[in-house]
Amino acid sequence: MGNLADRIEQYIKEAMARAEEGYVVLQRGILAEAFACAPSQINYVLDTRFTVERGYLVESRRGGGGYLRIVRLEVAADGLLHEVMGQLIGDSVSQERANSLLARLYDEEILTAREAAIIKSVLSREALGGRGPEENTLRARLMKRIITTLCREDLQ
Amino acid sequence: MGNLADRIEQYIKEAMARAEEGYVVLQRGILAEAFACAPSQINYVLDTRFTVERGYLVESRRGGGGYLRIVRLEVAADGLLHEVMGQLIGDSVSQERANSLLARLYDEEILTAREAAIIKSVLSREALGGRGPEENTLRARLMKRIITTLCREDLQ
DNA sequence: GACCTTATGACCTTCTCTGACCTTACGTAT
DNA sequence: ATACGTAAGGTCAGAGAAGGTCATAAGGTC
Repeated sequence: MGNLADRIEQYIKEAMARAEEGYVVLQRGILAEAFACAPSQINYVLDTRFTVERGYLVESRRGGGGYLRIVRLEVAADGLLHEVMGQLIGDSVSQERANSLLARLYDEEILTAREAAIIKSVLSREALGGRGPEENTLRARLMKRIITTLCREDLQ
Repeated sequence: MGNLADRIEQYIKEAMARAEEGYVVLQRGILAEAFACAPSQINYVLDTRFTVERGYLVESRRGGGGYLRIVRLEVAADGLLHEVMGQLIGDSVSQERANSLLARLYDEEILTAREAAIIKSVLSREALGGRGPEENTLRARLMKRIITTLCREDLQ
């Protein structure tokens, strides 16, 4: 956690946690100045950490009075877990994408740390690997089945 | 035992012993510099001494702020886990066999109902199926990884 | 000498960070 | 209205900072 991107991510997440409404509004220039970095570094953090897979939406406006608005997408609240995840997973999913999705489910407390670790281990490249493009297809299939299982009435 | 690999191994194990959480975080470059050796020598040590068979798991990240994280597995975790692991040595496990192993783990309260359900869903024929004999091999591989994950000390 | 373990260096992949340049929005003077 | 200046944010290529891999050399052991 020594690097800049991680610290900026941390900062935004803390602001997010304090926010009442499920979103925060920031200014890129100000943030960049606070962390003494190039403004584009903020974009880098947003692009890599606050993605849709991880459960965030970023809106922005340029010009005078411009801003960044980072919105938290909660899938737990409304019972859309199955639909939303199904969409995000699709027919093929890379290990990186899968990990982002898992991180989100853990953040939203849909998964425990142990559950997330178990799932991560079976969806890893080493576990599924060897079959080239088929690997991503298999991963998607497995992940969808897991989500379906999580939605089962008797496990809530 | 005066050789480099042994000394590096020793050093990491000492750091490990001091660690509270069951893992240590190191940087390959720094370690290599400390021992005045090629960075790849660190990989050699990790590959030969900190393997799963010897009770360790290694995770890493590249790029700026990269690191190595060495996680200790609970060696004496549970007799049952070892027994189950032993049953998997065969390299091939049928769905029925997997289910009965899972049932035992659940009965012994090593797995929660949710965890068991998740695992069962990914090890099912429908999830893995289509590849005939390969299916049982893949199932065994996945299951070994799951058991290993359950032994992670940082998840206890 | 045959064989296994250890060690290195060249080359690769991934992740981070910056700077130059681009686009959009607003305000104000004409 | 139009034009222009200023104040944002956006994009992208490229440098830099890690760790990974693999062939091969060097050392030990029998």
